[in-house]
Amino acid sequence: MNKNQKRSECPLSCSLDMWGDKWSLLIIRDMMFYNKSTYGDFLKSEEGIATNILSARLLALEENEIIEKVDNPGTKARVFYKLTQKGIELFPILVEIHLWAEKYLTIPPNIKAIIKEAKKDKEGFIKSSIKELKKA
Amino acid sequence: MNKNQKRSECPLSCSLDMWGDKWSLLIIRDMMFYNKSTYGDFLKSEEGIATNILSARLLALEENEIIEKVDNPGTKARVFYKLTQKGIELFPILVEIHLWAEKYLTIPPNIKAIIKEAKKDKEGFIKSSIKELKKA
DNA sequence: ACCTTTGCTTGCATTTTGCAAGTGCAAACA
DNA sequence: TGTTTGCACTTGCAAAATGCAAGCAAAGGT
Repeated sequence: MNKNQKRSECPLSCSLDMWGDKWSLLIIRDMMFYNKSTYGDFLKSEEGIATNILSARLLALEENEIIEKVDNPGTKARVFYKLTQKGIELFPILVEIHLWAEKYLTIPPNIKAIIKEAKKDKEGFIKSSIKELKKA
Repeated sequence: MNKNQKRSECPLSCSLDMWGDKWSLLIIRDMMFYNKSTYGDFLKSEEGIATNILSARLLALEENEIIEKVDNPGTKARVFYKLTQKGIELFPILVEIHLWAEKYLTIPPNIKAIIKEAKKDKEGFIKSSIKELKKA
């Protein structure tokens, strides 16, 4: 993504300029649904992001204040990435994408279960999930 | 986008494989919000998509059954693109992106008005908008 | 002190995007 | 009935982003 050039004033276009590439939302997914927080965690995801792309995306997301980098010396993994409020509030978008996917794609059973839960009480599910994300 | 290789079974990842690039959602936006339907219409959008990219995206979206191509001989613009049901149902995702953007980006006044309307009664707004899209 | 893990960077090949120009065909015009 | 115009693309080439393999420094563990 081009860091500092937006294509137009359109909110959709600007949003895509920030996180509308092949990888950013997968990193955010990993943080939201799988509690991942380190460089190594993200690398392990089954899609297989390249190391240079990962570091470029983390930097861009940080610059756009969607995630923040937390230095944590004294721990094994000494760098943590966490979602900001701005990042956390992307959650409803990810939920809608999953709901769309559930209609038109074949979904692995474990994920299907979560989507079903989200469908039962969408607003409630989003609210409680966001609350959890804020705590962490 | 790579036409026929998905990176994983994850519904989010598969969705992004279909329409998660810099341009596809803008084309879909043009169809949903601005009633655009021809190659020339899409070209005129302020983001300035290149002709080869546009035709590649239209083809990919068609192959993924998000839009369909309608030949309309006898009219000046003889090729029309229209959203399928699958495409129309991306609408809630675009709405959520706009709601997120409204919180964190500066939005042009005309678009802000629409977002405000969507916020007042989200479910109702989505339902009636989808109904309209199906008619056309 | 040495080895391992973590979080990167670098170099280079491949793929995708961007831009300018050109093509083919149908409709509109003279 | 030419001819011109507009629309929907294609093509060629440059630039940027992505992908892959290797390397590397700093901290932690043993």
